[in-house]
Formats: sequence, structure tokens, C-alpha cells
Amino acid sequence: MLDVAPDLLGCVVTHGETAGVIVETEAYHFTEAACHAHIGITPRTHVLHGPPGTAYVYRSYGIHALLNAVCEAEGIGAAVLIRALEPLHGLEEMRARRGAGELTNGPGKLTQALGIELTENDTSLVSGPIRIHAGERLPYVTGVRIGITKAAELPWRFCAIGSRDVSRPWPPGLIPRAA
DNA sequence: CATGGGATTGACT
DNA sequence: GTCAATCCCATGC
Repeated sequence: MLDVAPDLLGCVVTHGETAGVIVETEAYHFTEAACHAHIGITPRTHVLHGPPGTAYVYRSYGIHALLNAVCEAEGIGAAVLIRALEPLHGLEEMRARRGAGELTNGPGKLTQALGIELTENDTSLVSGPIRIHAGERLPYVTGVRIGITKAAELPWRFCAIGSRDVSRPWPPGLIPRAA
């Protein structure tokens, strides 16, 4: 899963008419407390323990939907959180959903921009409504995971070097390209 | 059945 | 910088 997280950078996520290139991910594993799978198998977490290549979508703070890609073999309980995209297709649709402001530089923002909803939890990322296909591999820097209260010290955040669509705060070494 | 927390965002001091 | 919004679900009585 620590291999999958950086591999996903540069891959393309599509949903309906919208699509974006992944530029930021975070890894989660059942062996550390920040991962929902840490507590074991419950109705909420059974998806995380299921087969890889599945979408795990859940509501955070009652407001935002967050998109994860389940990885590792069935029974392992690990996933990669998609934290930011570079908008690729359907920019008008994204703006219509998001209004003013950035479109996809945050985990809650990108699901809103692409129109991803909780009903798409436990769907295939290969044959379901949300799809991820391989793209060009991107150079990246690692950093500490953002916005969590448990196991916050693990350097399991992966950001594509040079992308201005990475969520704030930017890690050292990102070297944003000129706007 | 009641309660509390959370991998966030945006608005406000 | 601080703070509230808001809902699913895990946990405990």
C-alpha cells in the first residue's frame, strides 16, 4: 500500500463527464490508529478489508464525502485516500458544482467537483461509476499526513512535485510551478 | 436507544 | 488564527 499510494500519482480518475489527474494521496493501514480499518470489521469498514480496486467513500464531519481506493489483498484492511486532483475534463461541470474557488485541491472538494456520493461506496474502480486508470508516473515528495488526530507523525502523504493543485499546507520540496 | 467523534471546509475575528 | 456546520456510525447503557 505504501507502493500503491505514490503509484496512484499521475493516474486519472473519471466520474461521469468529469476527470482529473491524481496529484496527492495518503496511505492508511489497519495497523495504525488513524485508519478506519484499525477497529476491525464493522458494517462501515468491511469495504476496507475487502478486495482491492474498490472505492471506499465515507462522510466526514457530516458534510464531505472522501474517496479512497482499497488496496492490499482481501482481509488486510488498507486504503489510499485521494486528496487532490488536477482538473482534466468537465471543468464547467465542476465549477457548476463547486461555485467560486478552487475545484479539486482537497479531499472534500474533489468529490464535490466530480459529483461522487456515498452511494458509490463499495463500487468497483475498474468497472463501476468511478474509474481509475493508469497514467504517467510522477515524481513526488513525501510528508506528514494532514488533518488527523491519531498516528499523525507517519510520513505517508505523497504529493506530485510542482503541482499547484496539491492541498495546503504544501510540504517542503513541492516547488510549485508558476501559475 | 442516546451520545460523541471525525482522513474538512469556509467564513469570520 | 479560531470556530461552527452536520451526519453516519461505533459504542455504551
